[in-house]
Amino acid sequence: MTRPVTAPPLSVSDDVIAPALRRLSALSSLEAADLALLHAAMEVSQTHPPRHNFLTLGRPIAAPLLLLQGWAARVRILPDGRRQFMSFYLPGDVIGATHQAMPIASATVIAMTETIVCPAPAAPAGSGLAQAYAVAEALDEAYLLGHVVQLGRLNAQERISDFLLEIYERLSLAGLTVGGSFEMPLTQEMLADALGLTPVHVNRMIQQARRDGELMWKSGRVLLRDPERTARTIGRQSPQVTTQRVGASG
Amino acid sequence: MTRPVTAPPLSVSDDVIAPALRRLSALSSLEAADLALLHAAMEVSQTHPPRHNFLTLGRPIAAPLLLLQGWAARVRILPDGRRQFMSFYLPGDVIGATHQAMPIASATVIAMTETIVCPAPAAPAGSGLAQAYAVAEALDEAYLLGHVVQLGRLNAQERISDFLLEIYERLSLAGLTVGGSFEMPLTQEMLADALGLTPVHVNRMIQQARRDGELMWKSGRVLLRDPERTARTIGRQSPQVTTQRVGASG
DNA sequence: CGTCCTATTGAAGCTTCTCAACGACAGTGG
DNA sequence: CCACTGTCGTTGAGAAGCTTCAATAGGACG
Repeated sequence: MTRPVTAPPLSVSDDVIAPALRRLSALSSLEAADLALLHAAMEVSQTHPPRHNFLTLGRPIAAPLLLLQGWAARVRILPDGRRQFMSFYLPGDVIGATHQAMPIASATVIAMTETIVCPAPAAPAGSGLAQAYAVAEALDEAYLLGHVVQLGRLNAQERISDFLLEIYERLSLAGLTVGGSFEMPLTQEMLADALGLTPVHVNRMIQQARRDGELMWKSGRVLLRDPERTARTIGRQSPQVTTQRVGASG
Repeated sequence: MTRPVTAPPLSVSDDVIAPALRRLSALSSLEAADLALLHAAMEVSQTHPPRHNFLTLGRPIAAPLLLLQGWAARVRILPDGRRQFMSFYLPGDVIGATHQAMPIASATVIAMTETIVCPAPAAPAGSGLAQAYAVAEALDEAYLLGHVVQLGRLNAQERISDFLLEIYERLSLAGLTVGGSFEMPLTQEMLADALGLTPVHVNRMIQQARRDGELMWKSGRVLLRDPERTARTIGRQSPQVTTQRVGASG
């Protein structure tokens, strides 16, 4: 899996940083200066184990982080132990975006897998990177709205399909899909806590989807047989990614 | 209800603008200049009937509006007619906040009641008003996260209590509660579409809450008997309003 | 007084949950 | 090398929560 690192010695290999770079580039065209900022930031990347807390509800917000590898999630635990994942961060996502107005975190952010993060470099006003951050933040909100609809008005089968389609769509932007398949590091229990279901019911619905020939799911890898047909069936509408430049650009 | 308007002739009465002013002041202390901006903006307020579309999913975002009176909501309609309200806007809330990065609306915003809105005046950087907007936007996200938890992990009874507590809390900031009671213009059907339930079940749960002495609800007005006890029972945690000034303030 | 919308109630059914048990698998220590 | 342990996926049976369909009642309005 490791490839000889060329040119300047990086603290992380090219393989690690590539997905995040692809993802950010997909949101807005990055300039040479942006790439330089990103490469510099990635020099000080850090690895965190699963369950590591990046942010804690009610605690001060740390500097924003750029997720390079692995998954993280916003989570809320109720006093009686019920758990709800509110959104997931995938490679290329920014954790703890610059909500300067709200100095305390509105949610706990936890690593779902082993993760590699680096500081999210401050973007010069009007730069492609600033635009990428802004679009990323807007997309974040759009997916959150989608999650509300999913929980409120989709049944178990539809929620699973919708979730997998969303992940597929987002991982595609980072180039992390291979022939329509992608890595799914979540256990069925985590999935249940994201979809507002029980692990048992998630399991049954997955198996039904398997029997229906809708998907394959084995050892942490998912293959959607016909994403477009599935999306049409459940009436899924993806957030529109807009790369149109707006505001005071250089 | 109408009181003689004093001093400069306004297009709306003081009664109309007071709640929004109270609400914004509660988020950040407004300066004289901010108040002048707001008063000027309110000169051109407009009244819209129920069902009026302020924003339409996928259409360009119009100038941000300040909601003075009435309720609005972000809504998504599925192809088969299922409907989900994702969040509500109450007096003092900003509709279509300045997501410059995403020039197209990520949701449709519709008037739930007759509403009065005015343009949201642009806030000078570092002003109290800018801070109020920013906090409002952060709160908006916090409530949205709360909605996800509500839909994912609360049962019908808890969802209704949680929803009413949230509305009570938010209306309090605008001074729109009287002795623990407040106006609830939503029909049970609308409530069902916000809580991911059917109108019939919402009705049953409300009546159970009535029998349990938890609330009174008659002719569009709700009285919560013991909000704090209810909040404790369902483990509700309110977003923290932070008025702490951050960033480049004048 | 008729119409429409909203609230209310009953009965039956379906989706999802709960409880419980078992199998597959990886890691660990003897 | 093999029990031991823990996690995760799988399955069954019964119960609970919520929905669906249908019908009635109450109010607002023309």
